[in-house]
Amino acid sequence: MTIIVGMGRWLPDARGRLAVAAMELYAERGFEQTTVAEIAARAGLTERTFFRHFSDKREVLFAGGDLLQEAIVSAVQAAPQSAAPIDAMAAGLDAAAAFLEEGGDFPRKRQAIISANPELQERELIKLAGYGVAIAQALRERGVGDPTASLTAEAGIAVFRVAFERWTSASEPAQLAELMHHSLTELRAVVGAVAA
Amino acid sequence: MTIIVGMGRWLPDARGRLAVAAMELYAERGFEQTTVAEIAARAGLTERTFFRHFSDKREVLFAGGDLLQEAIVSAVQAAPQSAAPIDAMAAGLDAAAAFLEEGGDFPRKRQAIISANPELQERELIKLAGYGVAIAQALRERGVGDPTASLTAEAGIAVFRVAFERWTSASEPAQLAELMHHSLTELRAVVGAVAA
DNA sequence: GTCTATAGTCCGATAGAC
DNA sequence: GTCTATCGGACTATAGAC
Repeated sequence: MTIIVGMGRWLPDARGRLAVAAMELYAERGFEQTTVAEIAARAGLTERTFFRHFSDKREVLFAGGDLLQEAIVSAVQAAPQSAAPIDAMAAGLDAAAAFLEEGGDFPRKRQAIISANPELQERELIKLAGYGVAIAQALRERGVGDPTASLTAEAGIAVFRVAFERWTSASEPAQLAELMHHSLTELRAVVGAVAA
Repeated sequence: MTIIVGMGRWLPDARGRLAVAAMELYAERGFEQTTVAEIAARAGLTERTFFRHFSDKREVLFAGGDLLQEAIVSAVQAAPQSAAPIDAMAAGLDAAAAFLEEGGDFPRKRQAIISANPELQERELIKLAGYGVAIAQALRERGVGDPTASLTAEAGIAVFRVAFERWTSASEPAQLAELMHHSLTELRAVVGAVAA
């Protein structure tokens, strides 16, 4: 579990206990059917404490999401200056794949909960939109102009979405990095890309 | 379109009055700072009636959004069978541009309200994601396989997002259709600008 | 840690239109 | 009588205020 990995895995603090309790309850009975009071009770804490750690009921599932964004943006920034925007973006996608594949079962379990609830999907989408903004900014800092930066970032997010969806819904475990590469290759084919 | 046969007990078009009142109040004082009770009061109705017409406080801004999706999907379906997936998608984008440009000031005013509030942005994003799903389905019905259908749809949405953002934030009125074409051309250049 | 405003749901009542 | 649109009030949970 990503959340626990970031905190040390033997004695979870209040925040970690709340996150674990929430994941369990959301998986057991669904997001809507779980109250904050129940999560707090399972973690041996009060409702008030939950809201001190997480701004709302959904945030507990997304709290570690900044790490993925950081991984992607860092990879984009670290790409050789000679790399074309799409290549820097591809490096970011590789970093995303590596990050998610390190998470074991957690990303898939988390996604199953999110897929089962529209409110959570909304949060997921705005998180991805935020990645797009951050990636576009990183590209601009590399000297890429607009709208190229925005479009590269949006295209990258599209590739990510399609690959990630296939990864989480696959019955047999697939390599996310490979799915990303296939997805990007397929994007080139569909838009009828012309060499610049 | 409601046909009024005679003088009813109530003023006509409760739904329309609620929508107008909501738009005004959201623009005047912001979405968060507006209560459903205030919207209902301005429309001469009660809170309860608001929720009969709109499932939640945000929905009042998005009811009617199905028309845009229909316009896009219809155009994708109507594209000649010989058209490549990306060309069918481009026809859908043209239809979207035509639809939105017919709306006068409304789409821009609506977008200004949405841009000012994260909750509304979430709803906007899930609406766009829904367009993507519907477009991908329309492409599959044309015989396009997966993941090509999904990728074409996602790429189309990316083009739409970038063009629409430029359209709404432009100080001088621009042609949305042109921005869409420019955006798609740019996407081609971006993903093709690499030796694969 | 307590208090409160607001969103959103549920059940029922009521007043017309057909 | 049936259908539809409104209103009334009580209720829960979230989330923020004090």
